[in-house]
Amino acid sequence: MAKQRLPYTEDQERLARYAKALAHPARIYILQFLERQCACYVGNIVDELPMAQSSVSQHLKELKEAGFIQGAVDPPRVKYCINREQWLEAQALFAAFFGQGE
Amino acid sequence: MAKQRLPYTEDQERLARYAKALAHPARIYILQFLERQCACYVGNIVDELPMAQSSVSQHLKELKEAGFIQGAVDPPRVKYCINREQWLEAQALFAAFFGQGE
DNA sequence: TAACATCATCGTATTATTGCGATAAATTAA
DNA sequence: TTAATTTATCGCAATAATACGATGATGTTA
Repeated sequence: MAKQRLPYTEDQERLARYAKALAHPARIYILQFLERQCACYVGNIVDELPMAQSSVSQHLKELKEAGFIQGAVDPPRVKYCINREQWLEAQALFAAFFGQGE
Repeated sequence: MAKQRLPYTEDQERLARYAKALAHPARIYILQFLERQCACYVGNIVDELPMAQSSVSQHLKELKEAGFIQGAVDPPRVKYCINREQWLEAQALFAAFFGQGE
């Protein structure tokens, strides 16, 4: 039996990680917003979402840790934008995943 | 301010829902396995994964509830396969999402 | 300096996820 | 009928996710 196999492949782990970052509509919204705006401040995002500033900050942190976005301090504000390199990697992983069947 | 806006669009909700179903490497594995095998029994999947039968059953339940797979009783076993229609919908949602930037 | 603006982090509460063993349900085989 | 096989569900424990208000950190403006 294969029970003592190494758990999962690197790609499976990474895909699951990206998927988890996308597993909340607020984070989907933020990423789509950043796609349109190219870059924007935290306050702009807070104004758009139906939740507290601290909650938005938490979602931004998760997107950053997943690699989807990156922040740059622009005192007294923080400007966020898509991390294009990681975005493309995620895109490729999802495309490969969904491309298997067809 | 836009704080009293309807939370999220239908597509954002659905994409987040699909993403959540993909947010665990075991579920990625199961879907890829089903893609290769076309259809198989629960026991075949249990043999492949490093977790208890009850845990695998739980993951199958989540994939089924998300719409990715469907089961058919074939006594005394249950045969699972990809739900092609929903798979294609998820594929389209992810493609549209990642296609926005490029 | 003092007040303000912006954002991150802390502490907390609630709920969801993950995994397990045990058990139930359903069917088949002896 | 009894035993065996297969899968789902239950109950539990541990951990993670979600959201909030309060506070902290940092830099700006008055």
